Amino acid sequence: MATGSGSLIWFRKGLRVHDNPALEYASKGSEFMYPVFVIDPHYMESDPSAFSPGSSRAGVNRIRFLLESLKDLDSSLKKLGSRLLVFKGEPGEVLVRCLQEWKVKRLCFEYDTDPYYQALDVKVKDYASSTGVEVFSPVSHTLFNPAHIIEKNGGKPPLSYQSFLKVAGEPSCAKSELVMSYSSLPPIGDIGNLGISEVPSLEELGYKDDEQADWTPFRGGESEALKRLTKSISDKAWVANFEKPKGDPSAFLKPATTVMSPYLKFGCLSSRYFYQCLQNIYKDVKKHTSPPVSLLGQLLWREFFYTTAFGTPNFDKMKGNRICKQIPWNEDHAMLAAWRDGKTGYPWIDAIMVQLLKWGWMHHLARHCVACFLTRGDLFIHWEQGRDVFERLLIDSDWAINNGNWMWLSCSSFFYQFNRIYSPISFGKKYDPDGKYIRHFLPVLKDMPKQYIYEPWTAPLSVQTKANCIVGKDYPKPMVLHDSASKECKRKMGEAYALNKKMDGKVDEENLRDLRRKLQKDEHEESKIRNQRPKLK
DNA sequence: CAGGCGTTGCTGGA
DNA sequence: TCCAGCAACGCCTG
Repeated sequence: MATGSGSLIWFRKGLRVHDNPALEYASKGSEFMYPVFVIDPHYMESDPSAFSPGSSRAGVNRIRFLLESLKDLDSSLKKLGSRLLVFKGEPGEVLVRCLQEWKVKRLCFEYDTDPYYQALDVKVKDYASSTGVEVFSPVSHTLFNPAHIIEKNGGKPPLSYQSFLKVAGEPSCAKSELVMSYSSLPPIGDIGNLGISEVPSLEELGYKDDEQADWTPFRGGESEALKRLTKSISDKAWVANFEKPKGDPSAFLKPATTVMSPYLKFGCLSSRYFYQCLQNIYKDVKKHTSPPVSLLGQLLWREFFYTTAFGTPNFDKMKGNRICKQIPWNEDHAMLAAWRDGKTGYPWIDAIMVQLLKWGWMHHLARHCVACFLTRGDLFIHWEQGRDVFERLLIDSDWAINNGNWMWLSCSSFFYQFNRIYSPISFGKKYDPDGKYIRHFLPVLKDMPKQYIYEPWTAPLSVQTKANCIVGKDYPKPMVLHDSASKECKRKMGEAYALNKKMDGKVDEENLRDLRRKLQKDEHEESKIRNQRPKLK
């Protein structure tokens, strides 16, 4: 039986002191408070067999971002008379052991809609309740409770942004006061026989020095988040005029967006506090942009995807996903690897992928370009495989948002105009005609004259020689011809859509296999005709 | 069941 | 910088 007067606050996301209802409840009326973070070795420890430095699940950039966030949280807690207790192990088992060892009356942790936590939390909650421990698990990662919106919408999540806005209305934080700070927190209680540690370093998790050099410029933590937020919104005119689609995806020294996403992902920044800051600015200016394109609109897109993801079984898969078009994507590991490693031969695409590898972040529109290229635009490879690469490498990778956007970009759900394809040549050129972005992330092309920088294979050999970059040797030849590849993709998408329509959403594996066979046959016929053409002429 | 609409396409022209 | 023309999808609303 739980007889103690202590509380356990379990940090997972929500790595912050400000606006943290679980922390607030845990600290209230408790003699002792145990702030716990559990390091899951699968997620955190080095795995040398992975294709990029990192664990088996996450790239080293995100792991470092998380460690920095934990250090910052620990230091904030220490200033308030507490500290972070760090454990290593399977989180569910560790939590049960903590509950057994410490006689706490309350277990507090932020509610999480991700499937991983849904499964984990049930186990921990059940154990706690069965031993008489009060469980407090508030919704504070998002502005809305996704379950409430789904209920209001008749049991299914709204599938368009506009209908989402209508159902959602105003979030409760629009009118409520947030607890932003404390004068002190309860001290930690007796630890008993449990082995705790400080927040580990990357070295302590098995990472070598050479896996850490020249990586992301974004530092983790609540302090960093609040600093960044203050700086981002200090220019009220910039906030008021923010229009997402007009941002420059090639800006990297000073990104065109706020780069608050990794802080929102880990909960270093409260979305509700962000919301209130934006509303205060909108009140002060004469006119401002509106959702979906405004800064507030971006926060609401996050809510939109959290809600659709929570209310859609198998949201992260094509099969068994009610809202996902069934499309006969190709399996091609070599092509996937070339895309992943920034070796497609299209500098704009490759530079974006290198920025992802090095920084773990790139502009939203840059993500669109590479996602479109991999799936419906050029390579016709499954969105789930691109999703996996993003999920590993992005410092802001968020289960609901990442899956939602991959379905969006691959025209599998939410967005269906598959004739609109991003050009891997002209899209970047619009913003960055000199190719500064390409030169920075692909130094091999740094001396290529600007008229060839987006299509280096068109440069005369003398120019390539002078630029110290021979295409086919120093930099790859384009893996596909965009004009014919995109045309082919459009045709396949058209056929796949027709099949989905015909089957009224009940496409099975056999239907897909048949269509795949038909598409391959058509492609074969066409290439035969293409090959004959020179002879005819 | 038709018509309007949808955060972010492309090219080419003014 | 903005527009037409291109080709043309499904979802939502009335």
